[in-house]
Amino acid sequence: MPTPQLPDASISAVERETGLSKDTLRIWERRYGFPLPLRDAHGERLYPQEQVHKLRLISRLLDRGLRPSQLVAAPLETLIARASSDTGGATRAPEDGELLDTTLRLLAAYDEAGLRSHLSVALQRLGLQRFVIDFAARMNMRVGEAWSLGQLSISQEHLYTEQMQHQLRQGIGTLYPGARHPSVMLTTLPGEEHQLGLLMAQACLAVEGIRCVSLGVQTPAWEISEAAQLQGVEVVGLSFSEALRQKVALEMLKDLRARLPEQIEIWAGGALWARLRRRLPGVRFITRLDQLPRVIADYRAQYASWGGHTG
Amino acid sequence: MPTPQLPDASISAVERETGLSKDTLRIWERRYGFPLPLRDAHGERLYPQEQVHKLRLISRLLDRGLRPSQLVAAPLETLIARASSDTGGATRAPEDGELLDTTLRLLAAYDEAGLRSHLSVALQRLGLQRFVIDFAARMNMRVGEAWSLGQLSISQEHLYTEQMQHQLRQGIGTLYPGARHPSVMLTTLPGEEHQLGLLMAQACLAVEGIRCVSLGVQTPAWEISEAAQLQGVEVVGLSFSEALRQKVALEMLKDLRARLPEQIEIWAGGALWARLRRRLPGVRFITRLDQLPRVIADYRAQYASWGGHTG
DNA sequence: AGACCATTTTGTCCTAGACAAAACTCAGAT
DNA sequence: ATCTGAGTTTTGTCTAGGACAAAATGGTCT
Repeated sequence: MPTPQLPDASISAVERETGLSKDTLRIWERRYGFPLPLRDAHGERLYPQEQVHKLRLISRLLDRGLRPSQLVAAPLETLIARASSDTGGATRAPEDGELLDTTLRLLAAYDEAGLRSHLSVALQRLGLQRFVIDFAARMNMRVGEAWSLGQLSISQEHLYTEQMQHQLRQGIGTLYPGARHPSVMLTTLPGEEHQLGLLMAQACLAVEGIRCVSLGVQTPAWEISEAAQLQGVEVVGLSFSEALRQKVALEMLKDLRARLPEQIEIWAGGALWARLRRRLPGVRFITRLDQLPRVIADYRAQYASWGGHTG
Repeated sequence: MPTPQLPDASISAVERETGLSKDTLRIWERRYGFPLPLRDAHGERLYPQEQVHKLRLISRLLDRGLRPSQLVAAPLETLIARASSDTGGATRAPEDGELLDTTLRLLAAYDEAGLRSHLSVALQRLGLQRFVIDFAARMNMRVGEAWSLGQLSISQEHLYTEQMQHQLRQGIGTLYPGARHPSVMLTTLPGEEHQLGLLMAQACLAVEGIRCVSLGVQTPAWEISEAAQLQGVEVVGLSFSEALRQKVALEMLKDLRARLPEQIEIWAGGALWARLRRRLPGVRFITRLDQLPRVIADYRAQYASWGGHTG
């Protein structure tokens, strides 16, 4: 792929793209000698794309639990080796690899029409629930991986997101709206831009007969709290991709927990929680979507045993 | 509202809640003497909720165009006065249909089910084109206005966006995909997060028999250029809300124009261009969606020799 | 194994100075 | 009367290195 001349990035641009704070970027430079950005006429840092790319890779590996001292100073090849070795072991599921591979191939070819038809067929064949849990969830990981390894461009990832979003909304929209318990308000916290996780959750809830109030992405904690209480929902559902730092996310969750009355549950979903160490009291963590039916069943059982409203 | 006793907030918590950067918070303290947080045992800032609240108010007023020097040092009462006094200014003419008012009322009541059904009925009654041009476009303005006047909360605005997005995607999805000229790639530039404008444009193109490749929001210029050329599209369509500064937007457009081959047209749409001074050569500005059919007709007339259809 | 303490590691916070981009002001020109 | 451009103020972000607490690791002793 002929990458054109990309402009060097400012420190805030790098912060945005990698999720590493300015402070962190500066102190890595001081401590490990990487990244070592150029400087503009006024002494401000300018990061070449090459360094940004490596930082992105490091950031991803950090989320898997590796430590900076072993990553930041390491040469690029080592990182790539680590990245692919780690993923290769975990996600080997050859049986339905064909759907995934085809999608990736269409994406690589920018075949928008083919992609749309392919996804639509997959949705019809699998049904909404399996489409989300068996297909979309894995596909997201594949696409994210391919992107971080430079095999897919940003625009191709966008194309995928857009098409998948379309399919999911179609799927959700054609269901007759249910009204079963619990009533759920769905959104993401500030800094979490990914809509796809949200829509996938919404779909899983919909097939359980739950019609949830979705606020889209990036709703501040105090707004969530206020809206949830005004609406009188029973559960606040939040989606987290791996874009957010776990620590930051936990802090925001703690804050939200403090603002919400106890009887409103918080369900925190997303791949971010896969390697969670200490759970947070009063928050239910859902690392994979296929756990959702169980969580719902639990809630209903609890609700039924009370024989009334839990307030 | 019974806000429980929230602990004093750290500087990063305040950054999250108000959207004001740590640097900004510190320099306001230095320059204006507000906020003046407490300090913990180790000298780190601790902001009482009262100050956080005032900062939130200031942040809101800033978005309306007021300047920090007149806000940050001012006492709370002045701010509240300003916040409410500004609201009286722009009242709506009553000719704006009943549809708009009903929507706003449902939104204010957080009536998600009612809203969904209301929008769905409106879509069926008006048809996709009129739904977009006559209804959605005005509704967006009304909602934006109501929000900036403090009549709607962020979460209510999110609810609106989410529902409208759903309806638009439903509308687009049920159309049989056309393949008429020109072929269009649709996206927004970095910093422009609003999907709604994009979807409205997509809908308008769809009813003209154009199936466009949408990349969603925030695609960098170099990526747009690369993707457009690989795809071989004839037009790149970009949507701009008023969230972006016109100057920044123009710069990015100029950059994109330089990267794209001449024969690929750029159509720049959105309310941002209503007050445009100097147009940019090689870029077509579309201030309102109802101009789109005309622009398409022009394009087709110009390239009539190619015939109306492909495939 | 499990519990405890010491030692790295690591990110965030601190102060304070500098400067460019944006916003505003006002005189002069069309 | 409205636009234009130059000067001034305002404003946010960047810079630097120092400091420290929370987290992770390693080692020792039950």
